[in-house]
Amino acid sequence: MNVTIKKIADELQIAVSTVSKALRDSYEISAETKQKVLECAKRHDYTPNPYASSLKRRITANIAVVLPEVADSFFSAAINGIESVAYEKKYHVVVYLTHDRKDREHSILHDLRSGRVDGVLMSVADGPGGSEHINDLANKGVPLVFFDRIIEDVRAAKVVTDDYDSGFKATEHLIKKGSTRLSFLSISKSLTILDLRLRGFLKAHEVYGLPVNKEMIVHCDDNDEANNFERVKKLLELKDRPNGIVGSVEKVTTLAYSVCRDLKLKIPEDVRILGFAHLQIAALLDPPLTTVTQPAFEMGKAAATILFKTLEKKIDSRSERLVLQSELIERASTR
Amino acid sequence: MNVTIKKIADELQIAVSTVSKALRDSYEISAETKQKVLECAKRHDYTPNPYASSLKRRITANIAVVLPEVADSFFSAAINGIESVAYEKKYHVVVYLTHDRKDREHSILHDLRSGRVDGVLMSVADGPGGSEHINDLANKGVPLVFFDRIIEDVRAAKVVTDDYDSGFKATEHLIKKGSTRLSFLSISKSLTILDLRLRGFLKAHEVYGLPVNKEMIVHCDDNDEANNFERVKKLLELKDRPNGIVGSVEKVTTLAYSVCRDLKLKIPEDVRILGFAHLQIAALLDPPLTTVTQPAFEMGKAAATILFKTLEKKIDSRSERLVLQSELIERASTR
DNA sequence: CTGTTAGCGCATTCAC
DNA sequence: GTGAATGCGCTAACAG
Repeated sequence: MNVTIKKIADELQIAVSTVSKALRDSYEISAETKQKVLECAKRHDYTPNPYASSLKRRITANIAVVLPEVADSFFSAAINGIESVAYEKKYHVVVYLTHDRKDREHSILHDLRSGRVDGVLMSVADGPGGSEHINDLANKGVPLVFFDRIIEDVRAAKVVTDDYDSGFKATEHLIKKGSTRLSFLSISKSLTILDLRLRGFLKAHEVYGLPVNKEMIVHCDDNDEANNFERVKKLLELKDRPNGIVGSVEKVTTLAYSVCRDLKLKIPEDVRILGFAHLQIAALLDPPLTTVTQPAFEMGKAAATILFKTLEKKIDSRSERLVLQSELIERASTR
Repeated sequence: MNVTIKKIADELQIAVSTVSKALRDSYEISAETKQKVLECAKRHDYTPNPYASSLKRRITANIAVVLPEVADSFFSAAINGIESVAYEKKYHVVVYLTHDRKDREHSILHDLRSGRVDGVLMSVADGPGGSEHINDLANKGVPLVFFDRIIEDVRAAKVVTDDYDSGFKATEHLIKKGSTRLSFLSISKSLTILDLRLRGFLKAHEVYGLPVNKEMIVHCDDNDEANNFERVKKLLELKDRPNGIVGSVEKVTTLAYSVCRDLKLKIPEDVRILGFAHLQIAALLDPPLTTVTQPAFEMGKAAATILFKTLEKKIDSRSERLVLQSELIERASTR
């Protein structure tokens, strides 16, 4: 049995409310009483039950982070950013993984309606289906902030990067480097961020007067990685295979790299790859990979900050939208 | 205001206890009453308050995972494993990051004494200092399971890999490949797993009659990565620089790779690298890296499973110890 | 300054 | 089969 506020009150022959106030350092308690209470609490290693207080104060000090996965370095860094501000605020971070499955996302959000957490940060799962489960959450009054993988139609705060622009810039960069047949590797037809990046890719073609070959837009959305590998392999075995590849997310960027290895294609002589990826990964590759790097840590931090602003000041942030800049980083070859 | 059990009782003109029982599908409630209650609950989108029930039942359905960081792919995979079993058990995973700082670890564990979670999974932070904070947790009756980075002296369940053996095998492999001057890159003098891997490294020297040069054992334990980089660089600039490197964790393995790039050292001609790392990383490198790969996902899963066994059956698992095998994986060169 | 009282939402006796 | 009462641990009026 754990020691409670009541135990302390009994031992000290005072009222529980006095103990409660003393522990919260209320101004209406005398210094000496506080001393006694504090001493007794320390002696018994008293630890307040957070959920009892939560019941009363209607604050759980928990926030949820709902993610597709955590293998990717983007989401790892985002968790770091989120955790860093949560730690400051003395909040706790409950992590949920959807594995990019809508059914899981549904059941997770369904559960979150209960008041288990004070707010939710999320990056949506890929897949078809509406957003009723998200609206259900909102209807329960649970504040929500999207980051990276957002749903445009849902009225909630959003933290994103300049996906259209970076898709454009990445493509432009390859074109300027001399690539003439460009491929776009995606993982989804339905995710907004990927659609935007693809549009940037297409826009660059338009601006630079390059034709678009639809065969070159490949969706690696198979759960079986081997299939995705084959899909990219087939692309690179075409007679008029691309000499430039835009990897729209880290997974496919590295996938392209692996396939090139497998086919013994020279990078960048045969194929030039430019992709969304974390710098640490890029630094290991040889030849070095030009990357579009998202400020993942900052995005997590920003999203969490907006959430806490909502929580604390009860401000309605549902129409807020923060756009952070991705960076296109080219590394010098060391060969 | 959320709809509670009481609201339903009022609306249906029945007692709250009846509603409570009906919702839990108690045998002592008639089928028709259950129907009515369930219908009404659904209609109002009733969601039970988990913390109210927690107060009564003394179960929070939360477990904590305390980690040094989440950048590394080892811990990402471990979280995946943990989450997968937690999801099955309808438990929630609260993630805490120590950033390898003992003071943070202390404050986190201190907080966890409160009963916020039903159990704790942890991989300890590096650094000097005792383990009173861990014992304090145990004294509060919070079950704890260590994984990977354990503390031998603490009486708690432990899930580890065969660190001594894999340290030996890694070194042996390099020796057999022809490396004669071996370096061991570590990140800590105090972590058990690293000490074991180092001992395996030393043992291999003994077995194969190779001298050990203490200068070759480098600790990259600086918070500033640039300093660690310099440290390894200095090592590789020695006149009798190593021609074989054992990277004891992913971070230093990739670091060694980067430094070799920087110094334009040929791998494996000039220096052969073999390190603990995730396969995905290894697959990207060229020339391919021979790795010791820990079953991170399985470790997380195993640790969580042990924790739940303790939680459910109230079995004392404090002397349990599970040793999983790491794999030494060599990739064929594609050059 | 301190104590009494009344919940927070739910689950569990124990009557009826 | 149902309901009234009690309490989980804590906080917040409101008295005194």
